[in-house]
Amino acid sequence: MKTPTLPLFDRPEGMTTHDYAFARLRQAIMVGSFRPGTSVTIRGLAEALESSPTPVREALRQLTSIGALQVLENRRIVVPRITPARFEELISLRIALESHAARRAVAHLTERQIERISAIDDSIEDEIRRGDQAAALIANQAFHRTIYTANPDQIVMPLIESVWLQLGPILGIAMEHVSELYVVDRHREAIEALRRRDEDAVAAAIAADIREGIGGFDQQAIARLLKLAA
Amino acid sequence: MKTPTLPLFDRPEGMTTHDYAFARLRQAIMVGSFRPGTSVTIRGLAEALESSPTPVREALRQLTSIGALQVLENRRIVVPRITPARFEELISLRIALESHAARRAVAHLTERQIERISAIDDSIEDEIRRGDQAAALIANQAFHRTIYTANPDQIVMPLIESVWLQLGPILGIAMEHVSELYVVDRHREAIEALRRRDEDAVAAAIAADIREGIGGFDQQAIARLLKLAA
DNA sequence: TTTGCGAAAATGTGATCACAAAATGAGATT
DNA sequence: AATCTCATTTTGTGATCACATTTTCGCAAA
Repeated sequence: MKTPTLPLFDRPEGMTTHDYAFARLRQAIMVGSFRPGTSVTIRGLAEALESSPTPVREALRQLTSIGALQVLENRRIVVPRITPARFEELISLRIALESHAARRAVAHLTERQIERISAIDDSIEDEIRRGDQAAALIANQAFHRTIYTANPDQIVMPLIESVWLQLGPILGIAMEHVSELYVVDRHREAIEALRRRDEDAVAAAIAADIREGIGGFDQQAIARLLKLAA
Repeated sequence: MKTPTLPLFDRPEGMTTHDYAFARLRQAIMVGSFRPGTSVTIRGLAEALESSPTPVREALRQLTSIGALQVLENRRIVVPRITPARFEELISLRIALESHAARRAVAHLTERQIERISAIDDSIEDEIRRGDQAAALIANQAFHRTIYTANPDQIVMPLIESVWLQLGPILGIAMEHVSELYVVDRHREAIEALRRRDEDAVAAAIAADIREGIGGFDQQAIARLLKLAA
């Protein structure tokens, strides 16, 4: 199993080699470019990124500590495999974390910010209509992130992104086998609830959005997808 | 500000230098050995750990990616400072995460495991009587961890420990200025609820335990502690 | 005493190398 | 054809070094 190709990623000036490697790998995993079970090697990535083992190893270490990658007993590094039980854990954890994050953001959101969130939701539907699943996925993440980060003291976002990263690989598989992945109806519901400053309704809409989106796959569907990926 | 001394830590045979550095630093931060604002240097720690910069830098990178340390603009690495608002975020996040983790563990706990948890609770009170705050803290963490990890598919524990790590530094300050830190009454309540397999009661007991324990400090108390630490 | 300046020291970064362990693959044996 | 053996290659690990930047500190000027 060889090192997969990495999506393009502009390197901002002044960014360290390590940060660049980390950001690029993270992005690749987040959008499902890596399949579960794929093994990544330090030298392989160093070559792909035109750098040396040192910064790449640091990036891999960071990715493993946030659950995006997994170190085997052999010390080899692989993209974690997902079981139906693990998938269910990830979905329920997403709901717990994001309901909480949404609640604690409600009070901080300005009308202006809510408008921006509504615009992001429109762009999601645009991307879906255009058939660009990856772009729709990125926009969907932006929708959620923009809500949660409205809380200036928020510290939950890194944890949420950790869960997103762990869902990335199966998301990539799903994108290959399912034509429509998102049900965005709940987004408008969430936006309306934000306007009303109704914490309970916001949390409920977010939970439903997750449950009916990627979380909507039942155990059998997941098992089928996982079999396809094997 | 110089590198603080590290608590003792046995190095298991076969453990890599990097893992050792990571484990030791993590433990130190978790039990509050480092004060907020303390800066740590790669070479300083490499010397303290009798190794070289490479594995230490990797350990520091990992610790920053789980929120235990913070990289400044200067690229210097420091123990994050805590504000009252951030403290409140951490406590409410602990409650959200641990209530969720406890709920999802209830169905998996055997009578035998519940007995072991009860024994851990006894040991907490022993350590408190003995006046060993650090040992009581470790035992308290073991109490919580043992419950949550009863769920074999659980993936929430790393996130919970991330929050514990972020609370570590203020915990160290609190231990210096407060004689009694824990109210363990809620532990027995949680154990009883576990025996009854009552998810709601377990979650409520855990939430109350956190709220009345370290979470019991109100904003003014925290502000006072932070002033003392400055 | 305070402020400004410049040399020295400290620090983060990343490439390279040597070493040990693991994986791979070719050829011989059953 | 399947399995075992051993040499080769690949891989992770960690120490070291050079470079650029930042910080520190002593000393002179205001």
